[in-house]
Amino acid sequence: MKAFSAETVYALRALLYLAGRRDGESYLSIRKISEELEISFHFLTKILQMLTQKGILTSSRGPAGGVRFFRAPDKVSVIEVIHVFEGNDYFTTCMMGLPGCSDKAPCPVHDLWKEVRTAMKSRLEDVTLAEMGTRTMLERLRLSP
Amino acid sequence: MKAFSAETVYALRALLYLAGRRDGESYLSIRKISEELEISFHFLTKILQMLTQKGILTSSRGPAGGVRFFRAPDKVSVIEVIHVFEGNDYFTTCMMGLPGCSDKAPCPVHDLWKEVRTAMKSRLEDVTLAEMGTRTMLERLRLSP
DNA sequence: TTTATTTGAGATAAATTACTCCGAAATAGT
DNA sequence: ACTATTTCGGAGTAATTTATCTCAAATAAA
Repeated sequence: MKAFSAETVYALRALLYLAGRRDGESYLSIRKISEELEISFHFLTKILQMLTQKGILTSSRGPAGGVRFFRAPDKVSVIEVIHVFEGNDYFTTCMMGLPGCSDKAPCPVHDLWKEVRTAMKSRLEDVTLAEMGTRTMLERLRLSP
Repeated sequence: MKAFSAETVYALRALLYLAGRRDGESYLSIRKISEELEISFHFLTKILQMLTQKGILTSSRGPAGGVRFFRAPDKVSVIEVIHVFEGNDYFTTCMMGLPGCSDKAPCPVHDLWKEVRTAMKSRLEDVTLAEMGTRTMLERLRLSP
């Protein structure tokens, strides 16, 4: 079950890593994050650039530069990150890809699929990066292979 | 939310179309199915060949040939079709793609994700192609754009 | 002011997925 | 036997996703 693209997954891993740090004020270099999480530096750079453009991170160039949260991580839900890379209609699309599939003109799995994605969305939309980040740190949950 | 590959989706649509027919005994040509569902003929051919190899369909060449169910459609669950094209570990893989992610060495979304995919699996494993096919026919649910 | 370091941005390449094409093999009907 | 039709099987192409490379722009520190 590959529900998310590599971009989304790498973004979440990087953000949870950032959110789990003690010092949230200072910039952390993308190089460092990429090494820590074993993600391609250049690819991760593109992804974090996107998060900067979307107002989730802010960045600084030059020595001692890097990225940090723009908004506090307790103001960013996991859902928001998903929407950045998967699009805003992620939790409303038809499983069969039929255009115009809706309650009025449903496909055979419409109701079932609606339940599944609604449950998933409601589970993801209240949990913030801060909550998940601190839990990740405290329980030493895995972020890399 | 693109949970399944094009192959899986096309397979399901074709199977539900077959399962919704009155006459389940006769062969139906792939050409006919592809036109009815507006799916590429050659691509659908490959997909239905796979279902034939996996013992879900059986086929006949030549004039009046085509495909039909090998096992009765009330003996085939939707889950089985998904496993053919997505692999058998579809409902057990880590959302973050971390190798070895498990209850013992969990990633940050392990528990949440486990719930989601387990709920999804249990919803899909009892529903058969027959049930869904007849419902599709009776309620005139959509199978094509 | 120079240098080393770091993100920004866009081109390019590799890998995967989606789709197409072609000829061979089978088979029903004439 | 011949012909038209249909699946089979494999190779080839296109599109998308994932990853890499290069250089410019910014900036902190010497």
